[in-house]
Amino acid sequence: MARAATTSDAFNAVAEPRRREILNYLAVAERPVGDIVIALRLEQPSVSKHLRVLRDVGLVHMRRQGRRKLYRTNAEAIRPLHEWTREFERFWQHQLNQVKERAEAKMAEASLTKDKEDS
Amino acid sequence: MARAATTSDAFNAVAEPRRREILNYLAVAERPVGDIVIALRLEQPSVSKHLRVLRDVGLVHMRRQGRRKLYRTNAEAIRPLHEWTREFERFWQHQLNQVKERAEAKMAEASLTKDKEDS
DNA sequence: TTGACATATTCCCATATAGGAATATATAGT
DNA sequence: ACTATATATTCCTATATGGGAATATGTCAA
Repeated sequence: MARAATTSDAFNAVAEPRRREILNYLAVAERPVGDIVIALRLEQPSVSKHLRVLRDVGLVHMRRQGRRKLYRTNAEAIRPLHEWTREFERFWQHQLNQVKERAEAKMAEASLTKDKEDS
Repeated sequence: MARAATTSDAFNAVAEPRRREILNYLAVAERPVGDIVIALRLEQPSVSKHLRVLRDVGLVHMRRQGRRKLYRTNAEAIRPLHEWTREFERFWQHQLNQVKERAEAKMAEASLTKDKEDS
């Protein structure tokens, strides 16, 4: 089996750095494709293809305006990723505490050693 | 160009559902490979290969214990994903407010219409 | 209709899988 | 040394890219 399609879910879709840039750019306001091309310095077909992937997983919405198409990020679709990563928050806080405690223990030990030397 | 390697960064590594399951499993406590095989019902070579990817991007740590290898999730490496998704939090809250406001406006309108009908 | 503009799709290719099967490596115990 | 256990790697294959170039589609304007 090959790797899952980029359109299989949001996790696969955002694995591509350019798509993350596009999502960042389109989060603030809706923009036509041409603006993305200019702002991110990508080829137009490349942008269209990335937008297609993002649309397929619901990460962006689109509406027509004359001959342009206005895209915007659908932040709601990023929420599942946020929730999944959030599960690990308490663990990295715990890890940081351990690092801190080990550092403090080391300081205390060094201090004791120094006291011995001094005496 | 093909898709970026799964080992290129954490985003690509966690795009694979099985690897996310492994990270969830190894977040609580360190475990030998065999435990993962049993708990997640995967083939042993498959688990080893996924662990290799996760190690390459620093998402798991490993230490030897006799003939076993104990793996654990390095939550700290998931933090960048959390931070990136967090950027969108205010947007989806904003979107939810808009949905709510539209719903409320509709309710108010329906109420007015009903008043007209009643009169 | 014709032309210009905006966006999407198709074709081609090099690359990277993920899974299955088989095999290799490493370590403990006798 | 030999065996059993635990884990990693290699080989194979079908599949899915992402970029570039060329082309197609859709829409406005005169």
